Order: sequence, then structure tokens, then C-alpha cells
Amino acid sequence: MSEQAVTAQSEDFSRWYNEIVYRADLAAPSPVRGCIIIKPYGYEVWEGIKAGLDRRIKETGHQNAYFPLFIPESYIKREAEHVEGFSPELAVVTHAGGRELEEPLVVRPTSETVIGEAFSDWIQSYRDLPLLINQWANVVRWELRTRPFLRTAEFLWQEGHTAHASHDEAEEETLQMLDVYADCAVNDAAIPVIKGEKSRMERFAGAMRTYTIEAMMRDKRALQCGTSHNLGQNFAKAFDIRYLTEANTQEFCWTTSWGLTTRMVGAVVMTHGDDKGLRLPPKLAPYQVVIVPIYKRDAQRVAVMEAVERLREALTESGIRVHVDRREGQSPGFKFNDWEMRGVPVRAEIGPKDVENNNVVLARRDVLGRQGKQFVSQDGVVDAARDLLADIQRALLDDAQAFRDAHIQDASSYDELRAVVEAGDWARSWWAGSDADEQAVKDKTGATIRCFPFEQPGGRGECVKTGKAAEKVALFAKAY
RNA sequence: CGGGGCGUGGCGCAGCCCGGUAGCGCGCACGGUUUGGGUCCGUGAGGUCCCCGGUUCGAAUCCGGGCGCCCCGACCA
Repeated sequence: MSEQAVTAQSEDFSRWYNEIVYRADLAAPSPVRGCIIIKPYGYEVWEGIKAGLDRRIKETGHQNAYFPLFIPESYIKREAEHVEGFSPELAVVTHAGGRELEEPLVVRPTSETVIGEAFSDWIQSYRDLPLLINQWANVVRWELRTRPFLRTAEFLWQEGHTAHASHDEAEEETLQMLDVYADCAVNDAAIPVIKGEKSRMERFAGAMRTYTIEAMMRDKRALQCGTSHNLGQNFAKAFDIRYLTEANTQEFCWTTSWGLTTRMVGAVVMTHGDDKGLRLPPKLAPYQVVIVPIYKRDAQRVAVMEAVERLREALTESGIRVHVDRREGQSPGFKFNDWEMRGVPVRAEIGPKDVENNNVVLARRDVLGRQGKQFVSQDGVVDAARDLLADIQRALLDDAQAFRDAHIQDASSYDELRAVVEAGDWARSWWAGSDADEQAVKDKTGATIRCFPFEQPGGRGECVKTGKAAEKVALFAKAY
């Protein structure tokens, strides 16, 4: 008997998270500080997210392209706020080919600058607009404090960059892509998110407006899962992205950018995971069903494996991702725990008794123990599995949403806000404060404005900090 | 960059105070046993004890210096 249980979430969430990431085989430590090796199982989760998002990006009229990893240092400096925002975390190449470079090359932290430069060439006339480009890439930001998936020195993402003829068109695009992100989060990752606008302080470096989808993790901390920026004409002016109007006048374009990262994998872990390990939403699970064969003697083995193989084929043919656990050395009990750790939504058990009765046991990951098990006729397995998967997908979302809603509270005074945040919950409060006020709240409580949610109560209220008349409520929370 | 902690087989650790040339658990390999909720037994492989220097007949252990990592904050997707 070995000691194999993970640290409980309630005991030390951060330790729980780290253990799950490594033990569920999502990632491995890397030789470089702050980076991780994304292992096949973790990468497949990312590929699932990526596939769903890429499809939606294309459906909304964007095309994929690829821009260079290296950016001339001077580019970064062209947009004032952008430099200021990113300088501290840049990785810079000063030598190449055995010689010092004339101009250092920045390893991209994001690509507004290179892409902006390209756009200025590509766009001549209003007929070239809108220009809708996306790229899948890796970027590097030398963060001081890193965590697997949530914040790594190098991460994978998608960054969309678009140029438009008017502010309103750009704004529409920005909001459309936020909807796309929310759709991915909710319908693929089963993560309920709150759409909203970032405060000035939390805005992207160089953006006019930043929109976000915010999710609540199992420790009640907030995680920004994706952002969409209306860049106004800031980058167009810095990179001279202009177009000729129908009336033959020169105008600056209105640009947007939006990104979603491998952080989403961390969000899946922290939104759905429990003390037994991962709980993967069926739509993103590399294996949706794992079959664990059970047998004692060779004679049983043959019969059981025959049934297993039949089942595997039937499930695969119906489009379900199946894995058969053929490992010889491990007991069924060990395998049950192992696959629970790895979050496979449905486990199918087939033993001699099932072969005899033409049965199979289906166990759902989101309902542990006997309650989550059911006997199904082998002939009905495909339908049963399909129903179960759909149900689990829904249940995970409902579960996460109920959890989140139970931990957001209205706070109508500063004292209340502090109490709510101190209890770990999110506070919803009227806000009309300045940057300094926002900073003060952060210093005092550790909470930041996650966003001004699109869903507003309406009317006006009294700012929780300044007492001034406020038109919007903000969500305050401790964040990753 | 401030505050804590730690560097010993793949992983987690003990040994260090009181120097004598390395041990435990897990994992791994092989054999057997077991298999419907983390089987058990046996055999075996695997180590520059972070690095450099010093003290000593002898250093994982003592002394000096370096390096690295982790955790907690500030910066951030």
C-alpha cells in the first residue's frame, strides 16, 4: 500500500494544483526556469481547446497566418504605453551567428508591433478592409512568478489582429471575439465566465478598451481566461496603418487584438478538479471513455478482451474517443484511481460477470463511488455513453456555475467589500473611483477590479470607496 | 528585488549536530502471487551526495565562497 492520495484542495490549493498537473501527466518541469514541458496528455487538452477556437475564428471570417518570433527592438518602442507595459518582461537576443547583432531582437511577448508594421504595407484602400488575421504561436514574457499553465515564461496562444475602417466596426469585432471566447469557455471547457470590461488600470498596454472573460476557480480566485482589445488608432498611428477612403482621403485604421492562451488548460484543472484529481469536460477530454478490463485467469482474459475489443470498436465508430487500459501489472482498483486522477469522464468496466450477463459497468467521473455507476447492456453502450458524456458536460458547467454564483456577493460599503473579499468571495459593488482609489483597494484588500460586467443592475449607485454617484458596478476579487 | 526554505538514485525524503566513503519509501526491471476500488512476496538495476576551494589520514557531514531551485509578496495572459 503506497501513499498515493493528492493533497486536498481545502488543505493547500496551490499544492493540490501542482500535484495534479504533474501526476495527471499534463506537464513536466523544464530545465529552464518558469517554463514547462507540456506532455502529450496536457497537449491534447490544449489541442481540443485550440480546435474549437480555431473553427470559430474561421467561421467569423478570419484567416490564419504566421509572423516571425523575433521582433526588432525598435518596433516595441514605437507605441509608448506598449513599451512601458512590456519592457520589464522582455527576453532579448543580442547575439546570433557568433556575433553581436546591430539591433537586438526581442522574442515576441505579443505581435501587435510586427503585425502592425505588416498591416501598414498590406492596407492601401478601404477595399482592403476589414483585414482579419489570426496567428497561433508561442510568446515569451519573463514573469517574476510563474505557475504551470497559469503563468509560464513561454506560453502558447492564439492572437488575433484586425484592422477596420471605423471605430464602431472595430468595437463590434472586439465584442464579437469576446463572445467567441465565452462560447469556447462555456460550451467546450464547461467554464462559466463573466464578460466585462477591464478598468483603466487593468487594460492592455496600448489599448483603448480591454474586454475580458473572468472565471472563478475552485479556490474562489479569479482567472482572466481571455481578453479582447479595441486598440483604437493607437497602433495604427504608431505603425502608420492608413487607408484611402472612397472620398480619396487618408485615414488611420482602427485595430483590434485578442488572445487566448494555454492558461485555459490551467483553468480547466482549477475549475473542475476535485480531491481525486482532474475532471475533464468530455468535449476536451483526450479520452472520453476508458475501458478497464477485469479478469482472473487466462481463460477469463480471452473472453473479457473479446468483449472489450467489441466495445472499443463500437464506441470508436460512433466518434467517441476511447482508450483501453491494457496494463498487466496493475489491479483494477489501481486503474480506477489512476483514471480518476487523470479525469477521464467515463470509465467502462468489463469483467467475467459482465461477459456472462452481456453487461458493462459505466462509471462517471463527476459522481464518485457506487452512485456514479450503472449497469448497461453491451448492445446499448454507445447510446448510454453518448448520453452520459453529454450529461457530464452539462453537469460540470452547472456545478461550476452554482459554485461561482454562491460566492459572488453584493457589497454596498467599503467595509462590506473588505469582509467579502477577506472571506475569499467576489464582491459586486458600485464604483466610480480613480486609479488611485483602485490601487488603494488592492493594497488594502488584495482584490482588484476583475471587470465591469456587461450585465449591470441598471440605474445608479453610490461608489463603495468614494461615495460618488456611480453608473456601474464592478467585480472585485483576488486574482491569479 | 524583499522575506522564508531547500539542494543526497527518476520522484519524495533520512543521514549532517557527534567526520570513517550512503540508506528508506515510491517508481523501474525480472519471477511468482493477486486482480469487481490504490495486492503481496522475493530478486535486481540505478547515486559526480549542487559546484569550487579549505581543514583532515579520511568530508554528504566541519569551514569559506559561489550557483541553482521552491514557497510567500510586488509585475503579469
